[in-house]
Amino acid sequence: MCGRYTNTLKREDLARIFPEAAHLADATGCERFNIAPTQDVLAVVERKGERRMGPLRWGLVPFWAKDVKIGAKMVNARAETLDSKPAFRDLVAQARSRCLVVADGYYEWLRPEDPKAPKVPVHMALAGRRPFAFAGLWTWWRPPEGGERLATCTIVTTRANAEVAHVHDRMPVMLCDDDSRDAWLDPANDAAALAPLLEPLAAGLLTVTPANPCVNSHVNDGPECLEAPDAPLTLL
DNA sequence: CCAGACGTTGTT
DNA sequence: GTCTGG
DNA sequence: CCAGACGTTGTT
DNA sequence: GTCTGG
Repeated sequence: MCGRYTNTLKREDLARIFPEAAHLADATGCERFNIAPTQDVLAVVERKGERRMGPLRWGLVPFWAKDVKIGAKMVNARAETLDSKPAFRDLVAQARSRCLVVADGYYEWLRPEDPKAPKVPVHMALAGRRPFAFAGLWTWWRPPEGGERLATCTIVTTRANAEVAHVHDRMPVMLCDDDSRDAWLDPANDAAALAPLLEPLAAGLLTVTPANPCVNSHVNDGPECLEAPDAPLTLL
């Protein structure tokens, strides 16, 4: 699954892979080492054929929701059931509700055999920690009591590939090249055309490395999150 | 008909 | 809003 | 995902 | 144990 992730590059470095980053109003969502649900994340959406990069709140709040709290449960959306779930079905069908959630890695927590021992965080990334995108869905929500409308998003998950199956049986849908990212946002693509994008990443691309236990707490959001502790990691 | 859910993961 | 369950 | 809270009344 | 908050 995907409940915590990284987007560590500065705006200008990120722009080498995502040109839209060069036009960001501010650096919100960049240089992040511990991105957690309900926070603003950096995403790319397309409207009227033009791509915009900006912040979305992680945890999808459907437009019909009476309470913003539902968003905390809508952090992920299973690819296998996307077309049938009331909260997501209408979104995946419309290109304007699909988005790219910009990232350069994500965390999982390994459970030791001894259930009383602490879980061990690990970080998954491409070679050179190259940035990529999670397949995402987003929508607007207007609080019933009035006030500012809120743009929220969720990250699509799928089966784990062979490489990370020993870590967890699910993984986020990763769009690692321009073609797949273009296809996810393309209004011409229907559910059948999108299906091949929602498969696990090909093996051989992701590296699993130990992360620092300080990542457990979302208040820690610096480079130290990716610095492995000295103790040998027996679970990898 | 109305009421209530609408989500995923991990663990037992 | 829309579907499921009763 | 993990961390942290989890409650009400009455009084200052 | 379970929910909320980040």
